[in-house]
Amino acid sequence: MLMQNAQTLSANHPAKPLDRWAADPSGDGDGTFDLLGVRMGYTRNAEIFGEGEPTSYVYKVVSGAARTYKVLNDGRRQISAFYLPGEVFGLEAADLHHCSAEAVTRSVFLVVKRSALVSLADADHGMAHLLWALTAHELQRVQTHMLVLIRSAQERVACFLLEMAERMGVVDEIELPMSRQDIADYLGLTIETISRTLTQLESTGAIAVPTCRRIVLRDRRTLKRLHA
Amino acid sequence: MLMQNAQTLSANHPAKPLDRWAADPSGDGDGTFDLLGVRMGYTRNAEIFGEGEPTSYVYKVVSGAARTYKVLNDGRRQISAFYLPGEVFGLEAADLHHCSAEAVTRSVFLVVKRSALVSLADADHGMAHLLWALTAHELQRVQTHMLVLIRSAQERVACFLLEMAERMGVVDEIELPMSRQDIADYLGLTIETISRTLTQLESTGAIAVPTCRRIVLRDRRTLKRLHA
DNA sequence: CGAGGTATTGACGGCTCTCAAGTCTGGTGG
DNA sequence: CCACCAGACTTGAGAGCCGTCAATACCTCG
Repeated sequence: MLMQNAQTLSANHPAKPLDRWAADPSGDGDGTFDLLGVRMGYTRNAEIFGEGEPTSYVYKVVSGAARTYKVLNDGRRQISAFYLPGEVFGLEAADLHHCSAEAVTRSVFLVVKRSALVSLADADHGMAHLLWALTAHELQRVQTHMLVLIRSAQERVACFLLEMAERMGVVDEIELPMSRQDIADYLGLTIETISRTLTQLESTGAIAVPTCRRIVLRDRRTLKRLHA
Repeated sequence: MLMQNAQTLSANHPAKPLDRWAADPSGDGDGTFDLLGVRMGYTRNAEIFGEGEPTSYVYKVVSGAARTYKVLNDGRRQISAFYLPGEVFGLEAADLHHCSAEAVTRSVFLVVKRSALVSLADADHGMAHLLWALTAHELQRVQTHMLVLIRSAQERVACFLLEMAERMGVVDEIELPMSRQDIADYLGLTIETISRTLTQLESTGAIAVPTCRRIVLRDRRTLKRLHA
């Protein structure tokens, strides 16, 4: 199941960029998972796991980015979260995933067997608490995101840009890994509204958009005023 | 801190209804917490805990209902969740609450010391897994709720009614413990839109509204068609 | 019976979606 | 090196849904 969607690094990329990616430290806060898993490469938009599939693996972003999402019966997609280098996703207490996950761009993830973590947790309070804390942190993030979804388009986009800048650890210029459609599905808006809002923020001098994936935060004060 | 907002049952209610409430089995699925805590009564809109306060206690609804919420800087309130009899809230892995909680109506909650649960978890894998599972379940609920927030007003209200009916374990008639303002803040709408949408659903025969807190689900098929 | 909070209803405006056309960009092949 | 193409992004016009403001009705409690 996993192997259908993922390709090994060697099959996917020439050796040179692979080594560079694998060596990427990528903000490893807690290295708890690092010795337990293997690195795997994914192409853009590759499925990582699907809703309803067994929660056999836990993932940590080495490079690139991932998105988890749910789809409504009418086809609309709500992206629950983006995951950037160093962040963990796919961890659930239940046996089945209740979200789907895909690679946003060509990415490398550290893949860890969930059963290994659960076994460790039975012997080690620290690991048990870590699993709980990771899920709790996820809950907190989603609850904060709910607050964003009830606001105006301008506020949602401003919140998104500030969130990305903070999580990517940069001061004023961000390189977005995701498309306008991804942003729209994350913020509960349409791509047209995303585009128009970015143009609007640019015309007021709050940001600059040198290329469509590259955004400069010019006036953080204005953006923060739109933030919670 | 806790005692400021909560009143003991005897101080709050005459003895007769108190005893009845305390004896209420209230759909106790897992009675794990029941022997560890004490019952406490809360008046309508009483604060249970505030954002940023220590997570000293975990709560289980015996009767009544609770809401957890966050407030934006502009004063808007987003209700994260409602908790009905038998459900647990206030459990966090972190040391501080990141939500506030209030009693929706006059309620009785079972109050358990969080430290007792955490201590138990250190010795008992089952308890550790229960705490994790409760938080994971909460996460799942919030993620599902996010899907609701991106839909039309009619769909949001239909989802809300079906959710309440299911959780209250009733077939076709629900007694809402919360006001229109609560529903609005839960669904990201205004009270006027809630009111209009209910009227609209009533005029199409999907529901009936004998009193403003009492709603009869007449045509579940129509409501389900609006559901995810 | 009166009062205050809660809920409903109406009119209007604005924000965002929809549909459609146009523009840019990155990759491919001549 | 340039032309071309497909996909992504931007921009515009119009419509619809929901929020805002305001007035009215209802309901509970004193």
